Amino acid sequence: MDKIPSPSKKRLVLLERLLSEYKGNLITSKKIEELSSWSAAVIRKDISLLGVHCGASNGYKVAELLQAIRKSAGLEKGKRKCCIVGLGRIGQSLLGSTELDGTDFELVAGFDSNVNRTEILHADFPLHPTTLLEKVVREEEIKFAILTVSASEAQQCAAKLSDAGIIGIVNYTPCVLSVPPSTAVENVSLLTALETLSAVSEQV
Amino acid sequence: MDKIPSPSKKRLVLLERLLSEYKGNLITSKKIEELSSWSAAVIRKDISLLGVHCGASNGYKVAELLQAIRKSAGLEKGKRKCCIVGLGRIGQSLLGSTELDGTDFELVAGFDSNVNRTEILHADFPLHPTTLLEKVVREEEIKFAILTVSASEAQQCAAKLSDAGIIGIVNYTPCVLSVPPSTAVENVSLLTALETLSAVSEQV
DNA sequence: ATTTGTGAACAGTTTCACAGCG
DNA sequence: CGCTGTGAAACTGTTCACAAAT
Repeated sequence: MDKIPSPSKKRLVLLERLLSEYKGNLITSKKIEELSSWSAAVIRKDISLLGVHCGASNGYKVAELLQAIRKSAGLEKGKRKCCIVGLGRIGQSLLGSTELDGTDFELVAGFDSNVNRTEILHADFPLHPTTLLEKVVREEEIKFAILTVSASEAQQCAAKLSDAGIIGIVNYTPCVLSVPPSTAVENVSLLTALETLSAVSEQV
Repeated sequence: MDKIPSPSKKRLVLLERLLSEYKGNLITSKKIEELSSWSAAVIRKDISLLGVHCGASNGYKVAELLQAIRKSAGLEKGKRKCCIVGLGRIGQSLLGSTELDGTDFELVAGFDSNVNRTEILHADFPLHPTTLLEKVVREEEIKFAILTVSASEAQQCAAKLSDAGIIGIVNYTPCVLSVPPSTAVENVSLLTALETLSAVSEQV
């Protein structure tokens, strides 16, 4: 609960997803091993770090385990506000996405430096010119940003976002972002992902 | 070159991107620290693992460094074939994407279990029903897959892909995939990314 | 003088092995 | 008796500090 290592946190978040789709009241670490690519040992250790004791000789109680992970991951604190920065091809496709429906994350604003776009496009939340980014993020206390601008604007936007109090950036650009430690970045660009796969699977 | 730890490999791949946009013949580890979020020490260590000596008292020779990383990451081995599995909203948006233009990755096939889609949609490469997945992947020796199917099909497709010889999956679904160690997975789903950010930035 | 390159110390993670519990 | 839960061991990765290089 207090000081869980970051690799464990990441796995626990994925475990939450896995469990939320699992049909059954009980699950063993062995069964989780089968459904994921983690070892039973790592799973037991991760769960033990939560500090709850929801396991027994027949496995973990799924409901209690889910509850514990959600609490530890800071889900369950109500909706978490997100914004989209950059309304090009990828950004537009996210405007209409239902991927966050029913989750703890909520899109509350979109930004683009091209005022045409912010005026023409429509979404369930307001679209602003990028000049208002810092103001809106601060006022609305938005904590997460989805960065879908062009490579040339990426670093500059990332800096603005950190300054405005954003704690997490989902980076759809293939750029390496330089941000202070108070801001976390997840790189999800297709090209970055493919290159990473290529590098780690090189069996030289 | 031989046995580079995987975190170093991932950073080197990102460094390659950073350097390829850098204007200048020389760059110091201090400068890279500024442009990224890594320490100068970690950067020097990563580079030293490449086994080349392209640095001097005034910094690294950018061109030589780029060359060395590309070689080590297995880029430079000619085009790497990729396929898209799932032609729903995300898959379709990738069909028209220019993100891989000019890179070492090349889309050579698309798959969907809905034959309507494979017939109606158009791309610069052939679209097949998912029943042909294993056959086409094997024959064309496709090594990377972009998984954009629905959550309910994800695990089943991932298993087929591993069987067919795929070594890397870019996973756009929020599912945890169970694959053998011969297949690497990069999770790039928006929801997974946001949950990960939420978990790691919890300052409990 | 400044920066690389690197062994060695340190820190963080994973694995192991088994005591304890239902 | 099988499975969790967990210290301790083994391993992996990062930081440090300084010798070598130009």
